[in-house]
Amino acid sequence: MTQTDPAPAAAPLQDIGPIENVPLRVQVAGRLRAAIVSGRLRPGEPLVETALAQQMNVSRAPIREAIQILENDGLVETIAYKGKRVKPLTAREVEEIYSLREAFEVMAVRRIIERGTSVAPLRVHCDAMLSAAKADDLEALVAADEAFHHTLIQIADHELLLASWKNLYLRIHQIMALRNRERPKLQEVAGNHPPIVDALEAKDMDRAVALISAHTRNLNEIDPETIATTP
Amino acid sequence: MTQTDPAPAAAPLQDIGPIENVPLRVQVAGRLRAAIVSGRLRPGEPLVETALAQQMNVSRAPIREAIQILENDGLVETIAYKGKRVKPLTAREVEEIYSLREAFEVMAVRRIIERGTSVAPLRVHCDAMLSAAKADDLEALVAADEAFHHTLIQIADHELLLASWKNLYLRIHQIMALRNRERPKLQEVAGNHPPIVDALEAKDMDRAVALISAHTRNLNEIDPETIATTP
DNA sequence: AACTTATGGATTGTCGACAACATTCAGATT
DNA sequence: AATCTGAATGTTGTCGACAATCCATAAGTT
Repeated sequence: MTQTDPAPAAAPLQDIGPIENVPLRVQVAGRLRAAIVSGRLRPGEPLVETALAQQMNVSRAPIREAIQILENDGLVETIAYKGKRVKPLTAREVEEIYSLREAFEVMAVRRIIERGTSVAPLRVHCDAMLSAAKADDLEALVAADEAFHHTLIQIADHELLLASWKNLYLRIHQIMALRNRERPKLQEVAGNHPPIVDALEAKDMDRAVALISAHTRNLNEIDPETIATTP
Repeated sequence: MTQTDPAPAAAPLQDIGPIENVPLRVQVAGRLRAAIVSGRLRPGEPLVETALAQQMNVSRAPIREAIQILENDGLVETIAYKGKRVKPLTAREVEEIYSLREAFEVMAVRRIIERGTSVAPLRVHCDAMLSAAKADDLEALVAADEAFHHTLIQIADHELLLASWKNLYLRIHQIMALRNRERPKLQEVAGNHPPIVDALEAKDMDRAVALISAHTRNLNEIDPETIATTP
């Protein structure tokens, strides 16, 4: 037990934090989840346990458990003795996902106003979106947009709501990655958000709810038709 | 394809239905879930895989997968290398569960009115509740109440909402089983529901939303303090 | 030719055993 | 007496192998 082995991570000596022992199933689930929500694993694609086990050089057990995690995320479905596959996305499902998201964000808005929560954290992301729009940086805008909505849910101070929203947003990620989108008008998207914060600050419940509803509903309208699957 | 005149659906031999091959994990999960939501397995109670495997005479694999299912239901939590246990219920969590349920039911009400869905199925359960109240049958009243709300979500025609509501209602079952409730006034509980149906039929959005909110909120108020856990 | 019956391949379902890890408690050392 | 060291225990994590099931294809029979 000598300490002489060369540092495998990178650190010379400082920042010696706790080494994390992440179970394989979590690593596997993370990789698969990333592949699915990024669209690299398309809906309908079969997930074969043995093949994945060989590919990742682990046994089938962690793969099975990882797939089960994704199943609970709603990203994968199992057909007994047939196989598991990335859950196909129907137009109806997309609509349901966005409409539930709308309900979540409305609920957050109501709580924020009712409880008098400070909305200062939202301003930061508004600014980030505006400058991203100015720089014509779509990626940065999308990131700031997600951060905005994530923060909105967070300051509503409702853990269950936050967990549900995060889970739902996984599939929204997937949908966004799969749809062949026309590049949106960045200025417009960015400009949508400050009025929401204004209404929140003014504690104008009706206006805030109307704005957030319209905003999330807009997103869905861009995206009418079914997303292609590979069965 | 002309032979075999009699419809195979209307089988002459009754009782001979498809034999279902339910995976062990599902059976195990069902049993454990029933034990948890009925309060027989109290919050904080550890779930040891090997012990359960012996008790149910199966190997650890299905037990593991079953517990993972319950984890996704939000009924069980894992502490790494320590064990898994029935998730303790805090007062905050109870409140969050009921408030999310309120949001779900409000969303259902909105959809039902917006889409002009027939609310006739709800009347049946209203009647069942009223007669259960007359007969002073608490159990029947609770069952009819759940059927009412279940139907409310169902006719909203939103599969994702229905699935989320069902999942949430599991924990509501657990909460109801655990709290030492004073026997509610049956007549009052039963009487709360017909006005909701009336408002739905009249397409009076504000009244319907107000009534369903008040109703679900009432339930939570009965139940203020933390539920005892067994750590 | 049409229909029924084997057979093979692929995939998930289940099992028992071993390894890794953290906690606890006994024992030795200062 | 207090503190560190080390083994013992209990739990989850991981593995490889076998069984059960379904599907498609081919063979055999009428």
